[in-house]
Amino acid sequence: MALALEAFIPYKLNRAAELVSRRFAVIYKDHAGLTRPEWRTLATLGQYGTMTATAIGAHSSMHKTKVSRAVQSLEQRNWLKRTTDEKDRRVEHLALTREGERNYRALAKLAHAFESGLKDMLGTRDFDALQRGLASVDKHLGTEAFPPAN
Amino acid sequence: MALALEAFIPYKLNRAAELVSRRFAVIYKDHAGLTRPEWRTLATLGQYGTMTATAIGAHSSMHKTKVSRAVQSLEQRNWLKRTTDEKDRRVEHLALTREGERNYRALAKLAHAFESGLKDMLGTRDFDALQRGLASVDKHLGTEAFPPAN
DNA sequence: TTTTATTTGTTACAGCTGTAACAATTGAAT
DNA sequence: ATTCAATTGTTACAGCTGTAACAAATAAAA
Repeated sequence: MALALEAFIPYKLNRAAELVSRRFAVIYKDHAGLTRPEWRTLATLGQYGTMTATAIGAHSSMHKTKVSRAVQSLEQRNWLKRTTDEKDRRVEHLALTREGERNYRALAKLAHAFESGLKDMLGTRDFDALQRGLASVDKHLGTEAFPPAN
Repeated sequence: MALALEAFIPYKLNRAAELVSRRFAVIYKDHAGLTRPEWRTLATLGQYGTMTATAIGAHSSMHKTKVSRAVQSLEQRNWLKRTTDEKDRRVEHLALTREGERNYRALAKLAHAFESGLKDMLGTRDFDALQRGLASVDKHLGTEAFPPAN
């Protein structure tokens, strides 16, 4: 029994994700010179304020080495500053600088515009269907740790 | 205005794709020792019979270097054989060997089982919603060449 | 015919990624 | 108190990826 790759869910899901990512990457990559891990780190800190690297990884579904490298890069841009915890000196508290926050707000605005444009393209019905489907995948497959336990 | 990353479509789409891919990768990676490009190449040839490398890339949304390397690897396993076209000697016709076909059928069966299991997990309504949403993304964003023109 | 452009596929190179090992620190166990 | 385990974050290494340059063949243009 043959398999139709173009109708196979893992393939379609990856393709859709790549199509959307490629469009959105124009905003943070071409426009602001960020990688995807850097963008996610910026977005997480912009949303939550001060956090640790481990917490960023947990919230943004990124491997700790990705977070580590993204933090380094954002620090060099002076978009982020580290503060070692007084009581537990393994921990570093990370927060955006004023410049980091300014850039975050600009990118967040573009992100909202992007999502709004996507919703217009797909139409409300299809967009809602997509939301529902993705939420279901996350609910049923996303319970364990992400990324897979070390 | 803050942005909720965990509610942002490009993020959710990528996360869902990774969750599903990671599960399915167990089948072709851990079970058969294939990379994703190799699996896609095998699946495309299994579905269509003889094809050229360019056609495989177009149908499976893969960059030509990925296809080139996957073909090399499958050839070394003796899962695939090349035949240079007589009339246009730039072109190579690729086809699975008997061993390649045997492995394709085994993996296609597991793939069907995987999709069926996924449908059971999500439930028909959510599964259909996902299908609808993904089809819409492909319809509205997937018209241009993939990957982006050389 | 000769020159130029296009197509098909491969490869060198540089960049990104996760695994595994690691240093440093803290917590638990004995 | 000492030993062992767990946590936090970094880094060396090997593998995968796309870009760009390339060789070979064919098609188009002159």
